[in-house]
Amino acid sequence: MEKTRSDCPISCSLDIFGDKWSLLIIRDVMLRGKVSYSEFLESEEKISTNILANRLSVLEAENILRKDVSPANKSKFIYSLTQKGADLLPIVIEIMDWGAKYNANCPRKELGKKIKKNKAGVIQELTVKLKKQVK
Amino acid sequence: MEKTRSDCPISCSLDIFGDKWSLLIIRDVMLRGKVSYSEFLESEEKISTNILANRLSVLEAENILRKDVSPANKSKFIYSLTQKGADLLPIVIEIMDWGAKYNANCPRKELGKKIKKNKAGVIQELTVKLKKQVK
DNA sequence: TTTTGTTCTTGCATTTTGCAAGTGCTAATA
DNA sequence: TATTAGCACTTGCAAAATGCAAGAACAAAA
Repeated sequence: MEKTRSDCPISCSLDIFGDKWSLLIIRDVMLRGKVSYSEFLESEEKISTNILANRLSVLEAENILRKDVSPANKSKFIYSLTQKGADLLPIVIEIMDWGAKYNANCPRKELGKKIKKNKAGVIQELTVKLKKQVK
Repeated sequence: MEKTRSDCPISCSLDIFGDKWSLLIIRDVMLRGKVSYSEFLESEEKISTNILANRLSVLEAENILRKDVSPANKSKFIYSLTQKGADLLPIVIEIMDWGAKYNANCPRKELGKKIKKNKAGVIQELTVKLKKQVK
């Protein structure tokens, strides 16, 4: 049984992904097409192996990520977003937009510029794309 | 000098508020009209005093919150949102909406229902309201 | 002068994180 | 078949962050 701090939806959400790593894993799946443990490890922020294993298990337990054996390679696992995970998209986009707006050292790249121009359009587009991937 | 993990805007944002408490303080200022240390302490999640003091100093240092002496009581401080802090509104609203959608034990109250009906309208409305409070 | 209110600070135990090394399993290679 | 490589972790330990209780510093009120 997990303990929530309160019944506030913000607090409950932060109980799940309120840390420095969970949303980076979600970002990797959602925006960078990463699907496996070893791919997550390669990201520039350099998450350590034990934290990654722990976060993946939490996200899976929370039904945000889904874990399947790779059809191509039986010793490999493939992580994908559930609908609940895909619904984190607006949060991720808003955080990206805020971060790019207020950090001089976070240059907007393609997606960042697109968000600045037409945030709602980007969210709409990616929502459709992610929906197709949800199993 | 603070160290960022990467130049990804999501990562940079999480370096600042990626924890279980910072956004709850922002919520209290943004949506509940709380302005002082003692008011933040009263919230149902029961933040401890040292963590609260630490987070307030970080949020102030990051220019998300502003700290002023209360005009009414010189021994009291008043925290308020800067424009940078007010711009966290969409993130807070999206987190609230996701949390309410996926947690049976997080009943939508007035604001939650309003968000479900017309999220963009709520954000627009509150943006205007917060802008008036920003100093 | 004493009490109350407000905002912290300090000390200490517990928990979480970060780092390096090692383990177990599968698949590919010699 | 034996060996090597890839993948997904687990373990151990030091360091950092958190949680809890107590106390301190200052202003205002009684």
